[in-house]
Amino acid sequence: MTGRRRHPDQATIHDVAAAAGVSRATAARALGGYGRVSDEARDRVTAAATSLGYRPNTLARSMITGTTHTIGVVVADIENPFFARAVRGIADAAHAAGLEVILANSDEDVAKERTAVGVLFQKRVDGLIVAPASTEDTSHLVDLVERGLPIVLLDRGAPTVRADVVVVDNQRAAHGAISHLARLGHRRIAIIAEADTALPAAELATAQPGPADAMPSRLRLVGWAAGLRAADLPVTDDLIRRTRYARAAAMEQTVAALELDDPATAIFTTDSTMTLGAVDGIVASGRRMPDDVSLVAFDDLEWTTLVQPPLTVVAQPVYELGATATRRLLARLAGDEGPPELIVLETSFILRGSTGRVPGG
Amino acid sequence: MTGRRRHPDQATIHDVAAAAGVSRATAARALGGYGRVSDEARDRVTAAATSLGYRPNTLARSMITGTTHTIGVVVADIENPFFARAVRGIADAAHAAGLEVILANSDEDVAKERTAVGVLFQKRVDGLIVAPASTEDTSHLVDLVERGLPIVLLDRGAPTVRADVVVVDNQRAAHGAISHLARLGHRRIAIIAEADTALPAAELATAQPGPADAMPSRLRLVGWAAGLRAADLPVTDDLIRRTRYARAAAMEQTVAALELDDPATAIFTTDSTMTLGAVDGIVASGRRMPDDVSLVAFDDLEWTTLVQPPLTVVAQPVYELGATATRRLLARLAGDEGPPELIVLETSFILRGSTGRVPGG
DNA sequence: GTGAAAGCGCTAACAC
DNA sequence: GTGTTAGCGCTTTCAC
Repeated sequence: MTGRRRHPDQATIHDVAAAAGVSRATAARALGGYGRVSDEARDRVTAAATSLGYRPNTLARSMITGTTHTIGVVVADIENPFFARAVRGIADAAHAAGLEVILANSDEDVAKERTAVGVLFQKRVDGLIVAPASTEDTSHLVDLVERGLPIVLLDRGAPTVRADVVVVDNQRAAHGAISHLARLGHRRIAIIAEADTALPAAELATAQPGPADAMPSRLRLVGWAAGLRAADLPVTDDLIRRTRYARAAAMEQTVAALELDDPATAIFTTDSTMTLGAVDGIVASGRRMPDDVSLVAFDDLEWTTLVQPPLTVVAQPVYELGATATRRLLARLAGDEGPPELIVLETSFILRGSTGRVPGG
Repeated sequence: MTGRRRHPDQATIHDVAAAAGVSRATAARALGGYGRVSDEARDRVTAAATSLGYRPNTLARSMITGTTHTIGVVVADIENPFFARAVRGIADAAHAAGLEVILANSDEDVAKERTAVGVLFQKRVDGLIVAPASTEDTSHLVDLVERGLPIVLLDRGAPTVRADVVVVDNQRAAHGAISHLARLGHRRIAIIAEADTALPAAELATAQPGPADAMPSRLRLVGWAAGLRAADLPVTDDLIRRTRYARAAAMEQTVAALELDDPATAIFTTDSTMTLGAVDGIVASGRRMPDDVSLVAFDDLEWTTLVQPPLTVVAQPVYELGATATRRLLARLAGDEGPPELIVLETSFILRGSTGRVPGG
């Protein structure tokens, strides 16, 4: 009586072996497809397994082989369309390789992330894909890497962690978007940016982070500033509209940008939640795109072509981000011992109806 | 030399016990917080565990306790906002109870679902939450239930499976939406419905499935027909616009509905992908909401308030659907042996700008 | 080709 | 209180 087992009366390899009249070792060999087994024994074993409804206990197998065929995935929020799609990319690539995916949300909270990766490690996952909540507070990740657990960082890098990183070049993508607006004659281009990662204009003048050195929202802000500078436009604090990570707050900041003494004629958003608020703000202010104000949005979600006019966007290869991270992890699991790789996927600029020449330009 | 272990040199409870100068049992007791251990021994053990960076191997623990503190979740597609939010509800409720979540996508394909639940079972998950791809082809689920694995069905029922079910009353919700349109004077209300689950008008006359007897899209179609009948409006095949599950196809069918000899004056969509296509179709046909055509959409996503006018919708408590399913599963894990429960959560009808009186009415 | 035996890391009786 | 012992279900030498 071993107590309350979850799976009672479950046939084990012992039962199969007995039914087939062979030893456990032979049964295991036949079922596992390794070693040498006579055809006759194999047939008897498989027949017995089928009739008993035998399902191997992968826990026991993992205890011995040391591999669970399971990876842990820690993202900020699976409800965020970006992460939902990235996770789909991860899951597809993982399943194709026979791996399962354990999912955890961090809500961009390092403490939650720390707990999650700890639990995942104790479950002996083969590897981890993490969108780190912080690029600096990463001791828990460093610890696991030192323990030999393969980790791939997704969407953001963390210079202190010796791990592969799969990102896009957020800075360059933002720069490109701003250049486009500048070419259309815009001189007052506001950015709707998360307060958490936003830097004041003065500090943006010199910042030159690499694509894996900071959070995406910050890199987009840096790229925005670089784009303005490249067009000889002033980078001023009144154009940096800091907001909570919330649609309503983004709307307020958009309205504020449009009502400056020297109003913004174009808006750049750093993510889809900000975009929702920006469109709200443009509508609320009675302005029309692209005649009164231009908008370039980061991330190409389905609804960006639903609003009128459809939105000009910076699109990321989100699914590929997840799939690529998984393939990198698979390579590590297969024994790749090379130095950490930084993989930067290409974004694309999709010109649609929300951008036009500066009013009166 | 046990071969290529994934977690080499990992301290075990044996190492901790040795370092603390106690037996493995005492170390386990101290660390596991069960049984009786002297304060002094406990201190020595915890100190040793910390200095060795000991992390229990939950695989080994699970082998004995028979519980993995892990649940499997099988949904159609994590990228679908509905499932993304439901999974967030599941994950939150699960983590709060100390359970991890293994995620799998079925793409509404029974074969994939069968494989997924099989793997999950072999991983010895404590329970399963499944949005079944079919309400009838469920032998793999029945098999697992008979093996004693607790399963909760999400979003759709399956009469053949003795499992708890958590759904909304899709039929009633659709009926209510149609009644609203009928009260506004609409007599020609088309439905944009997935071909897979759509029934011809003749069969809809008598269908009376319960809320867990069919797929949501079918139940919404049945509700649409019931709503028409209740308003003494004819249920005709030309109003049932069958489409692939794709935005572009939904757009075509919407345009077709608006260009009938006796055109539809109102459109009802059965899900957010259909809604995207319907709005596309309305825009493409040059009609305006609500003056030329009314639209009621199923599912309240963020962007439904972004389009102009904002959309009148049937909203489901998606997060709660997931959280409730998880709580039901937790109850089963805690020993609840009661008969299967059918839990029906309330939808809400949110009146916004896309619905108005019938043109010329 | 097959069986016996050892053991993965842990918990759970059972003695003492 | 603590240690000893016996496994959980499986894979893997090592003989034969």
